[in-house]
Amino acid sequence: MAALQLDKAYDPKAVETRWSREWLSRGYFHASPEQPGQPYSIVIPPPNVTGSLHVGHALNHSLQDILIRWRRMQGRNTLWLPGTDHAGIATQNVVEKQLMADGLSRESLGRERFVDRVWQWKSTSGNTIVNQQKQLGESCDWDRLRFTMDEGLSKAVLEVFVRLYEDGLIYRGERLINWCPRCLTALSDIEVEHEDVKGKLYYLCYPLADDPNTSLIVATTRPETMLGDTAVAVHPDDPRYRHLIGKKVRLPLTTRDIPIVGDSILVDLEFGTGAVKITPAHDFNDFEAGERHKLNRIRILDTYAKMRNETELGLATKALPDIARALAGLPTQKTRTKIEQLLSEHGALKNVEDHKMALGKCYRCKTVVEPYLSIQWFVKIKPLAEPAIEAVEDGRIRIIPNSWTNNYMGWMRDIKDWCISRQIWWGHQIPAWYCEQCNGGFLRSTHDNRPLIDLDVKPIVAKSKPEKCPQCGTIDLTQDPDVLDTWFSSALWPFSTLGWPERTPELKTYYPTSVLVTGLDILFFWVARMIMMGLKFMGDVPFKDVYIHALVRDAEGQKMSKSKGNVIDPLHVMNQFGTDALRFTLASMASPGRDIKLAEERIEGYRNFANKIWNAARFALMYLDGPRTVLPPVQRTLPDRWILSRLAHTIRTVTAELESYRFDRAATVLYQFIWHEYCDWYLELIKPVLQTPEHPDGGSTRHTLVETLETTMRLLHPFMPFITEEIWQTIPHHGDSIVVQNYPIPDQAWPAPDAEQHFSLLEQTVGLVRTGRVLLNYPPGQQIPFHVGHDDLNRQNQLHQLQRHLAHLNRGTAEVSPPRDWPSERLLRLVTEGLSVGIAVVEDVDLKKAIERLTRQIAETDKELQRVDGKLKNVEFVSKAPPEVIAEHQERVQTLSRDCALLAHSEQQLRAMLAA
RNA sequence: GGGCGGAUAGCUCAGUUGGAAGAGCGCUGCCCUUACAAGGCAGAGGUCACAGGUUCAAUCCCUGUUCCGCCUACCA
Repeated sequence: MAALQLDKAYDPKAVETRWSREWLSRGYFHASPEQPGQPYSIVIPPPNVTGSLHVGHALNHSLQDILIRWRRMQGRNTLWLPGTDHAGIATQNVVEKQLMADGLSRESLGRERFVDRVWQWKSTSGNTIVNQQKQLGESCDWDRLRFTMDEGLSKAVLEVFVRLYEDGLIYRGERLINWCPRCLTALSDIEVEHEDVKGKLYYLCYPLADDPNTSLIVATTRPETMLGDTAVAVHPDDPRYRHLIGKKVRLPLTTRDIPIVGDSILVDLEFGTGAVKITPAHDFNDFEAGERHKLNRIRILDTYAKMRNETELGLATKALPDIARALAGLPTQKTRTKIEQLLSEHGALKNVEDHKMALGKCYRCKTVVEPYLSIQWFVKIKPLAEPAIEAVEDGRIRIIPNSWTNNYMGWMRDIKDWCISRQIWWGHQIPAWYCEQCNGGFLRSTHDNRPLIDLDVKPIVAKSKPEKCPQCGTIDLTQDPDVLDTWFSSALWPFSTLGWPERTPELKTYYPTSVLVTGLDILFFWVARMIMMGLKFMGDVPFKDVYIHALVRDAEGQKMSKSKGNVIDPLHVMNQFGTDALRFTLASMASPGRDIKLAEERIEGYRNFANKIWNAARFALMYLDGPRTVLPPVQRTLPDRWILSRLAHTIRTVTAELESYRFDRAATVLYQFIWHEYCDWYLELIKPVLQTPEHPDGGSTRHTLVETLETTMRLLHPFMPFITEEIWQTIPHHGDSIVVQNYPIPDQAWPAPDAEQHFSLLEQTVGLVRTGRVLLNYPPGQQIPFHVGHDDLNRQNQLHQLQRHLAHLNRGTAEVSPPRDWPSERLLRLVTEGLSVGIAVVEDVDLKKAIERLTRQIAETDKELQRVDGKLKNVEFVSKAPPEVIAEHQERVQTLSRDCALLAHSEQQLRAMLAA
């Protein structure tokens, strides 16, 4: 028997392993430009090559897979292009940690060997995430797996760099940049995370040079940088200080006098004392103020953000000898404490207050970043940003949900030049060379021996190393030691992965891609830059839609992190509850604009859903022996017509929701349909037919059963690929795999409003009888006689037609007759909206519950009646509300009052019985 | 400081041409009824954050307030 083919409970593991292998071996996911169908393409946001799948990936990838599987079934020429990112700083940090465990360092290895070591690590751990993705059922074209440091992609990077340089959009400059003193590299502005912290505001006394008894009080949050001060600013309109502009103050702890300048940009009259110290080498605002007033920049910190050595410090700042000695080599926090003490001893510390401030931290290692003066490479971004703004403005790119468009616009309009050089080793080395010969030799950095190349040294920018210096002809050229920001290569991802700069058929077919699915956190890092680069180098947007999904948090709404120990491991839950359950959970929770608080119970709930589906299929298989005959829908039974109508509705809704990226609503609709319509009602309704041998409706019912189940499996497949494939293969079907079947479209003959209306009467009636059964404490298995009737003659007739279904679903015998003809004795009557049911009351039944229920319902009905009637008595309402609303209210009053009367009558009878 | 989002059942969340408040989980009661106890049936549980306004009518539109998130920012 067919039924024996399926176990009683669904066991996902075996099924998933089998199908994920099978799909791959059959090449269903392989894309080719020659394939028919309108192209539909997605490039995956490349995860870190050495990473492993976390629940954020699971969400991101599940949504993309739903879209891809759906479009594939719709007959589109689909490509889902997978890949991984070299993740410069992050990966380098990981490998450095490994080295440290072995007592090594990257410096001790040297650049070449270190980079080899990273490649080695990539080759051992690089497949982890890819294998996990396959386990999740991701239908990527794995033959096209790309890596940002592949030969082809690296070629694209060089091409882009050189062209941007030639267009004057890449330049080298000396600027204050964000520096991570732990990673020892520059960061771009957005690689700095801001965190609010409780800091202190220090009030320092700077005595006037020509009048030491008078002091200017400056307020600062960073007293430890005071040795680097080169001026004090006041507001030019400030009557308190106006007269001091042009004079000098003696910088405490030093022998240096610094000028008082007037600066209306830097100084806020309201804040602090209205006087600000200016430290151009260690603060972004001060840097700009320094430019305005042509001030010196005195660097007091080294690359580790420690105070420089005694000699340097003394020379640069003219600090008193014992001061320089006391501070040399101290890290920031210790410097602050120490300098607070020293200032205090010198009578230069006026006051300290608590103060809330924002602290910048490295997004990779959370170390406090320092503004740091250095020579870096930058992308001049405005000329690239403008077309990228237009593309969103004029709708060539749609951001979904739309609410993020403003964020994007705001950021793009206010964008600053992008610092793209990183002082690390893992990444695309900058294709710029310098002639040491022409420039009189380069100094080398102490910690990693990198050449220090002054700003006036002219770089030779080319895709490959120039054979010789065009000036002096030497072949001994030095390549810029820096590598490019990881996000530089990511920015090219939508076209570099398709073969650019070659003009490949893939580019022609699949670019622009259809949609980019990503989290909000990389909107600026990645999405904005892809748009800029796509427009610049492809002359077209990289994608038409950007769908931004939520962040996955834990059940308490906390961000998941290893240190908090609240991480939900997708592989663990896939193992525990099944991959389909996880995928469905994530889809169902992907509401726009709200973060996902993921709890395991939720996943368990959808595991149960999978089991429900499994058992529905078992049920179907159990009763499928026998002929199946195809009748036009109108000739089929009420349950068949009803379920087809509901199925048509579900197909329409799911498709529409997917079109608008409402995965949550699509999932809910599927869940409701399958569980509460298909299983709860349809399968129950057809049991009598299936269980009666030679039933006249048997053939058609069996056909409808298969037809609806098979269609439902296809409809659900993008969400739950494994279980649907397994079931689909087991039930009658045509074709090799559900993966390549057509996505359902509703048959025009399916919608049947009359059947739906008929059914809702059935549902209402069954509900009422069941309520009565519970009120009278009749066990579910006990057969009971009951009456049903309706005020409305039409409905009364429909009840007649429903008699068999009513009897079956209520486990009893149904007598359909007008309520007034029913016996008045020993009968519990329940009434709602004109529908009455009556259930015989046997001798020893406790009537209290039933009476309570009636009393309560009467009260509720009466309250509602008063409310609606009140509205109708309101002259304004009657004169101003639309007629159909008024008619509805009037009808409702009638129904409610009739119900009320009948209920009251029933209550009376029961009370009489109780008394007797 | 600016901007955005949220506040609906015990919990997590849906809910648009304004016109009788929904789901899942949890809870209560009765049932191992031959697809499924990972289940069935029935139920309890909401002045839709607060205060105003518009309207015949507001969870929904407008204004303000409070609380919570996020993004962003140079207030030392």
